[in-house]
Amino acid sequence: METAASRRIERKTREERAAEILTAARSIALEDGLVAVTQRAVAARVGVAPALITHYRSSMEHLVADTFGALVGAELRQVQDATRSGSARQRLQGLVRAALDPARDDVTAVWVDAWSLGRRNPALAAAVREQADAWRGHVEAIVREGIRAAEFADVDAADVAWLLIGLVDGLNAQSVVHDRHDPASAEVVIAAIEREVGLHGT
Amino acid sequence: METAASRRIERKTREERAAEILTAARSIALEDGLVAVTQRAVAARVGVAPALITHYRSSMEHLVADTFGALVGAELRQVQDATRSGSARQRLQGLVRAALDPARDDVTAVWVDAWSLGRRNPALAAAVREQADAWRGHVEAIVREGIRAAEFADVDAADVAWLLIGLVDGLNAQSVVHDRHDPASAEVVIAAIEREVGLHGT
DNA sequence: GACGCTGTTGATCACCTGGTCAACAGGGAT
DNA sequence: ATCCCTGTTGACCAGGTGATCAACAGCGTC
Repeated sequence: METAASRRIERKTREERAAEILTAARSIALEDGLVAVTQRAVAARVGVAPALITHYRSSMEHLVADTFGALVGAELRQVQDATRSGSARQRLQGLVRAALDPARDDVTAVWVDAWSLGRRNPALAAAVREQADAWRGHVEAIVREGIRAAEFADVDAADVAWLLIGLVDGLNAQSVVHDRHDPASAEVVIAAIEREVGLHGT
Repeated sequence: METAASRRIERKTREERAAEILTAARSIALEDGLVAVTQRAVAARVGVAPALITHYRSSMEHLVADTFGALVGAELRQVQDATRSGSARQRLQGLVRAALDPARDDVTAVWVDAWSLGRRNPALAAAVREQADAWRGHVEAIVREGIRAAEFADVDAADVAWLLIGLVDGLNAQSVVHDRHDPASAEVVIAAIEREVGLHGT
């Protein structure tokens, strides 16, 4: 007696459900921030009882951390793909423009929430460290290549990467609350970084 | 029949209590972040019934915003005092060192929480904008003076200020979770900013 | 010394959070 | 067709959040 309206309980494999939960958590995080990734919110989006979420991930702390890692990891891979070709200078420019793109606001909000929540969620803090390092490593690799190709001056790649990441994070953080989104801002950052790697002699 | 142990209710003037509440809120924010500034937490620290907090500020949203404003405003004034004398270059150096000082971690945590909470608390968001602008204005004034005194090159003071604030905020945010606190980091930032204002050829 | 203004309280509400656990039920294996 | 493994549920719990309101009680005023 299964009418179309009757709620049929779909029973899925462990892997399917786990993936479904993570996907729901990700979209919630993008829409309302990492703070909104709550047991009940995720359950509601999946269309499932709240208890099931706990059953799969045992701890919300970890689900939040996993959500952050998946989200930011995917973002980094995407930026890496977009800045794969061209000179080191071009790749750096592309990276800065992508990182400061207002379209990325949702991910920025996730970062900001992660910094805040990370102080009370060790698993999340670890994920933040991991992703920050990955980003920094990517920038550092580009700078290093620019130096190797004699495109940049012989600067400290680690320092430049660290400056660039700090700059992008700081400016994005401001934009969450402030929205100063004029497109010129990316160019100002690019000019500063290029000065940093020895392009534009003063 | 008032023994020393009996809890005598101290009745204070409206101004006294208001100040007391704000002070308690500030110290809680410094210790456990802006997220911990809760009706009950503040009431407990003041030694008063939770309802009294609401009675004074009507809305927690505003108390949190006021706490942020008071805290960060005081910090700025303190930094302003510390960087009042000397050449523009020296003042900029002092500002960066003060801003990146690990001893300031507690205030950094407050900033990070404010960015996160600000998305759901309009009053706080306004306070964040206000304080960010004040900081930026201070840096801009120093840069402008350096330009006027022909100490710096004729750069765009607003752009430099914006870069510096972004840099400091971003690096501090990282440090909340990451703690990369090596003292050399401030020097790297200083070098970059000095390059930005036309000191250090190349 | 009694009065009354106003600072203060306790009880209570509605709502949210994460987590636990016995019991239910889909659907593949037999 | 039946069994039973296991995904799934509902009913809870303890704890936290902001907010409201009638009632209480200092303490200055008269």
